[in-house]
Amino acid sequence: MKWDDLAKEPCSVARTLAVIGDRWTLMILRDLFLGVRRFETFQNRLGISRSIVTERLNLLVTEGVLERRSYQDRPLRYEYRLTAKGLDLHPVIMALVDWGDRHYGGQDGPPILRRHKVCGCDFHAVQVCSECGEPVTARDVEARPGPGAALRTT
Amino acid sequence: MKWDDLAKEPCSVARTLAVIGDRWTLMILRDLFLGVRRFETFQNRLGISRSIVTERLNLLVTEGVLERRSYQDRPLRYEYRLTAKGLDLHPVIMALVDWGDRHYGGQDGPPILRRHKVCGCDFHAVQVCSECGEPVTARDVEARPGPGAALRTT
DNA sequence: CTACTCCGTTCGGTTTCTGAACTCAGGTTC
DNA sequence: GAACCTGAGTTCAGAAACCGAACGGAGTAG
Repeated sequence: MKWDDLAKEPCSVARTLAVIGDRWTLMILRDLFLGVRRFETFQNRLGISRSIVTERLNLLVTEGVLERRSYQDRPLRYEYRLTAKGLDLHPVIMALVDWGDRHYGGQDGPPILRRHKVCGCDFHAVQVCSECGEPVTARDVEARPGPGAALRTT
Repeated sequence: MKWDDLAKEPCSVARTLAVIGDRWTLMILRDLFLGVRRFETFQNRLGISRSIVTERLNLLVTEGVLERRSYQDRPLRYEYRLTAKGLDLHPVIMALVDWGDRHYGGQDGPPILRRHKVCGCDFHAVQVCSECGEPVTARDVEARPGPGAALRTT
């Protein structure tokens, strides 16, 4: 399978990864959630090729994850902001953070603390069932083909 | 920045991606959570180069995400199973599923349904605060350097 | 007039990935 | 007992992706 074919797979993981599963795209999203908005800043923070930054940002814009809007004229400059669809990716980033904190945190503790403004506490993300509200672990889940499945149960 | 340098970054997203952030590794993990365990099955389902399957599985084993164990002698054959550390990645996959279901599900609905064995309902994953139990969205979170941070607040 | 900033594009060389064939060890068919 | 199959890889030439570095354009600062 080629990378481009992922989008056509009858699997939500594959379709998601077709958009954000690139090596650097998730790092760009991390920065976006930390408030970074400008081309130059992405490039400096990540230290990757400018052409890659261009390409990734463009893809995210065409997929509707980001919005490119000008923040000044003369000279015309653009910034990249998460759309509502982009903000929906927050749980993905938080899940990555959580695993990193847990397994690669070192003895000093996590490199970044996150405070939940609603309750005011430092927190980590927990995944719960939308129906009963209880925590979900891998063993609690049973998968089966759904209405959008193709013939092959991929 | 090179890909290999990610592991040294004082950022849990970067450290996590250094292990699982590869193009195909997350697809392999998807299959693992669906119960796939054998080399041949990964290769057939993904249709990618066998050398890549080898390389990715080996990395996951050395990182302690997978365990390689023989399931028969004569001829000796191995299977790959998620360790406890690997099972901890479940929220990452579920977060990807959730975004895919929501934004690329099509009109038919999700390609795969997941039932929560604890309550018996079809569900989707919701992220809540570990302290107050309320749902967490991007806007509710305030990040600041933590104890494990280096000087540069990356 | 020169230097600087921001947001890109272009290009040559290097790294990575692909597809297909090959290996190896034992099993099955006839 | 020869021919073929299976599972788990390894090898390698060619294609694709990625990198660093340079360049461009449009304005600003001194």
